[in-house]
Amino acid sequence: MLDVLGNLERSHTCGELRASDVGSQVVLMGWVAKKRDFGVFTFIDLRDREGVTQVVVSEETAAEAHAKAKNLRGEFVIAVKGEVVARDEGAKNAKLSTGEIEVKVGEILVLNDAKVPPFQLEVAGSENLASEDTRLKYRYLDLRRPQLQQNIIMRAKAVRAIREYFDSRGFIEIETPILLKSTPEGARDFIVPSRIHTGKFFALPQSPQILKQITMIAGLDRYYQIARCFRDEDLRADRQPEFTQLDMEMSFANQEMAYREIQGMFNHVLKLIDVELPAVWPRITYAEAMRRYGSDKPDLRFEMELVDLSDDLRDTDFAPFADTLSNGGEVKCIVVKGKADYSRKQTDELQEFVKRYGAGALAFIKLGDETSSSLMKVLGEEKIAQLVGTSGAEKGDAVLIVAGKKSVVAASLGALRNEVARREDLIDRSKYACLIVTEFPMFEHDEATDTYVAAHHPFTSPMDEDLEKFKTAVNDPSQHHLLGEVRAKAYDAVINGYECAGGSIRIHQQDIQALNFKALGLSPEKARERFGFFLDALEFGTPPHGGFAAGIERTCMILCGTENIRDVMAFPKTASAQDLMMDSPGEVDVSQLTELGIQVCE
RNA sequence: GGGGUCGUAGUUCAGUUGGUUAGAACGCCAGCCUGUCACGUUGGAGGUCGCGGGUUCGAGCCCCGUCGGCCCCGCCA
Repeated sequence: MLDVLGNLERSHTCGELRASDVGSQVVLMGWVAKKRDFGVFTFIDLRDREGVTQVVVSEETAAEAHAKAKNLRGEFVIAVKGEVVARDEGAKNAKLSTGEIEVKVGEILVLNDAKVPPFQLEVAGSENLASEDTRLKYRYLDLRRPQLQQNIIMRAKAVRAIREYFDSRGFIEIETPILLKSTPEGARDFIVPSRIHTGKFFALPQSPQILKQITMIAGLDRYYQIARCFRDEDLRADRQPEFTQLDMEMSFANQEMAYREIQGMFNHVLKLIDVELPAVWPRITYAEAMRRYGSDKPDLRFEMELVDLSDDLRDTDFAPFADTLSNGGEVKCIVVKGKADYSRKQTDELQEFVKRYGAGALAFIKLGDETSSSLMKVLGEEKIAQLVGTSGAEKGDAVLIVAGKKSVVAASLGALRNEVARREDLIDRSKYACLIVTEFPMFEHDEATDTYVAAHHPFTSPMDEDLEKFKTAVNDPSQHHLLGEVRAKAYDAVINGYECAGGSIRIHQQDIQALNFKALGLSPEKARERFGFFLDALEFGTPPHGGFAAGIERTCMILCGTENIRDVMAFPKTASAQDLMMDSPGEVDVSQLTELGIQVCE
């Protein structure tokens, strides 16, 4: 039999009461987290968003409430009226913020009962949680876990801090439409059929890129938005089909101004976890990042830089190295401190790891009591010693070597660097290493089609220094390959190896925009068809402008110290892009499809 | 699209070389207990070994297929 709430209001939350409240009459409401029954009295851990308070019900002083307490089960919703009493010295619980006190209950109202949860919210050992699919199906129960609640609260604080920052800097929050027009470049669009215009479709924004640029053309000067974005691509531990980004754009901007806002925003947000980032972040060019770390988003919480061994190996006739070097490839290594004792099994595992990135093999040199190497037979002791010297490795270290195309060496050793750091626990979790990566390439070469595609997006401005090269490459077909050397006014912000933000200074001149479309192999007709409205807008006095977008989830992952994006979203989807709680996506009525003029074929 | 890994009680897991009645912990149910907070204690219930097929005298275990979770590569202007 349930009780009614009536006019009763709670006086405190379950995380609020302290020793100073002893003697007060209070009303608490929450969920039964735990019950410990001692016959003549019963302890209940009462939980709400703010914490847990122990309440005690005694048969002697509150017979009716005690009888009710007998029938309480986990996750029942109750209200208790009672007095705050101090706990005896030995009975205090240092693990609870409310552990100095307990509430001596006079009356209990059972506001609702609950089925036995399909999994335990709190498990001893805490990492023995139920499997993720079970928890996702019952997301509302999983969200009752204090850890997840803290993450969701932290996310709200982060978004508030972002708004504080941009409001204080004269930016205007502007909402852009969710129903847009599909542009076939880039990620796959989520498509929304139009009933009124049968056979036509909206697309959900992958980002509000063009619209925010148009707010600059409109003279709004400084824009920001907490923007939901949608990309119909496969998921990852840090990627969901819908996600949120802080999107910002400003007029009359150069790179320095953009860096200032990136730094200012993140520095303000990281204060939420008492982390002080430098006022001016370290900077590195894309080329240098790739050379030293094999990644455009290096984790700088640890060293282990890549070392180039190519020059030492130009005189070798060992085919895997000789062929690689004569074909423009390279041989590089990382040095793992103190890991000369890597076993065959471990180096095999690491070799399997780098093969995923296209590496043919992983060679090693182990500087144990004796030097051993997978290359000893083919290169000889002298050459091995030379490589060790170049690598900077010392006795006790392991040298891990990959040869191949530059892109493969970077990808595999860059990933291996992270993997080894993770395995060997080289990462100081209390550190926050931030970085701005500059001078991204303007284009990426697509080997399959021998074409160049925009590395960032087609409105990114080339660097002034590379403008002549850009013009030459576009206008002289024989110089087309120079496109690969053109750098863009594009930049990323990286914290702890996560790409947290990315942006660029945009093209505001029509002639350069036209050149860029030509470089991308987009005819004027095609460009007009896809971006006509935007090209029109560019002709009406576009100010120089630029900006960036920051991933809210990735930022929150750093704030919350988690490596899983689902930990910072209230209602995430699985790796196969389904929502297990509502079982979406789902089928729709035939009548709905008919109305839209849509037929599903096999 | 490809690869790896996992799937056994409500949950987390163990399960030997293919061999009797598939186990443990937590949770759940019933009782006892005056200070617990991972309460203790006594007893109890609870299984389509993801699903389908095959091999075998016999399959949780071997083989094939399939579904699902997680991770990775491709993909993500």
